[in-house]
Amino acid sequence: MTEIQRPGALYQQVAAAIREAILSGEFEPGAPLPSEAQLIERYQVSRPTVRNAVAALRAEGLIEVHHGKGSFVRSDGQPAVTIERRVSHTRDGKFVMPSGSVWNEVEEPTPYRSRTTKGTGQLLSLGEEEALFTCDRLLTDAASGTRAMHRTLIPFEVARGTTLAEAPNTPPASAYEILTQAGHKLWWSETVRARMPLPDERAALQLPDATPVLHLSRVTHGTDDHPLILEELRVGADRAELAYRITADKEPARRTRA
Amino acid sequence: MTEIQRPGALYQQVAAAIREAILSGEFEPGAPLPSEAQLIERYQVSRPTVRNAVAALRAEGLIEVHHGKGSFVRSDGQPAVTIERRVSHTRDGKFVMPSGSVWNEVEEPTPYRSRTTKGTGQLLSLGEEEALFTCDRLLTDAASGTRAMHRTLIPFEVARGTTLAEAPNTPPASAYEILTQAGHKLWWSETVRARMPLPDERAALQLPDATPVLHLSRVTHGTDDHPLILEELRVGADRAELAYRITADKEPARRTRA
DNA sequence: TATCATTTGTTCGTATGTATC
DNA sequence: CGATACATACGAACAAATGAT
Repeated sequence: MTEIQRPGALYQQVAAAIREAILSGEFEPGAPLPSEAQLIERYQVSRPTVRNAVAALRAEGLIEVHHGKGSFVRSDGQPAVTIERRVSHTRDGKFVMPSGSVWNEVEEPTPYRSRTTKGTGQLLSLGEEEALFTCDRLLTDAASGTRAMHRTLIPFEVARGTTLAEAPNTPPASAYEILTQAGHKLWWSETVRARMPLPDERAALQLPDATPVLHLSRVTHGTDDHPLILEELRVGADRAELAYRITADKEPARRTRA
Repeated sequence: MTEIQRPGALYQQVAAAIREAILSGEFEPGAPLPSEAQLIERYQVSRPTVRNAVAALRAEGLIEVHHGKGSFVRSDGQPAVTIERRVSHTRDGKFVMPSGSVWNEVEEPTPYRSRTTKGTGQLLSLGEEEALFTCDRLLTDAASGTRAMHRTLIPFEVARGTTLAEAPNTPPASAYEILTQAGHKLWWSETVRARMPLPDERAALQLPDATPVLHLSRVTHGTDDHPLILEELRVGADRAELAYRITADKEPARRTRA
């Protein structure tokens, strides 16, 4: 029996005690925690209090709970996949997506039509409700089983006159090629955000509790700096990390927007 | 009174109903939700069930709960600050951190000595328990109030023979300059991860519930591609996003590590 | 295959504490 | 100060998932 005599709510004291026990090594990563009944006995509190404490550690991402099995210390291991965010091209002008070969498409992508929202419209320098070719891909990394969702958004105006209008499910690297052959000199900007997943994202990406998603938005710009394509990538932050390579610019830095 | 007659746990049904009400616009961003007592009346369920439903929406990040006041719909607005991750330098060789002027140091940074861990050692190509100069900075964005934690880690070996050994609290841009004058041609690599904050991080960054943190690790490399400095930046993902600029490389892409 | 013990999930009830207005 | 609202805590019962018998 461990003594509980500290400030704060009782369940917080229990949570702190369990947290210390984990960090001190009493419960190693992957190992099961005592059952609720045992924690009740050990700390002499009621079941709701124990469950509250467990819920707190769960929201913290420190433990993982499985119905009918028990609670387990989550291993804080390195991410299984590092996603390099860069674009390369070979001498003959073909583009190569970084680590493209690692990802497999779970099912054949089905292109559809949609319209810009406030967020996507802003990134594409368009208003709301503008017509788009859209294509969703559910990707998996064969080695680690990591899942990711990829979406390609191409404005009608951009696709018009190219083969993109007939085949909106063209993979990004090929789309870059098509735009380059159309006379564009491409560059890309990417914004990274993290947030808690929506319920359907949690299901699709098979995410455990208390796992944020990394949300990338890549905008392909053409010669006149006009946005051409928007790609979105969503991946669970528990298995994946992003990597960027940076070199010094010649120009002075721009200001952050307020 | 709204009907609740769907599959799944009762509290999940209630959560789904509230979620729909929010997304349909019945409760606008910032507006208060009905009180627990009202939700009990509205959905004809017990208090634990309502609290369970509210807890689910909270973990989802959809609502915000204030003790004694009520629950409020969280606004899914754009992040207050966009942090540009690039390095620029002027003609005279001085480095400029992007959006560096926006951040203010809350208190004077106090450098101290520490040692590499498994994670930091790997990024610096060092073993564990190697000696480091360390400097923590708590930053705030004056316009939005956003907070961030910045840490600079410099191996003893790198600092030796430079002014960095005497002044380990040298800001990064100046450190780059010092290393450049020491003959290094610098480039940087950056990895981005997201996770739930530790309890002390939540307090320091003043984060609301269900808010992940973006965790950046920037490694400064010298001429021989050897790691020189490791910087870590932690910022709440509710207020901040990261921005990168990408141009096509000439070389083929490297493989993702398994 | 079927049954059972164990463990977590869900739901009710009730009482009291504490922050806000 | 009182009224309202959320937070904490206890007790009890049954449901559902899991793994072993």
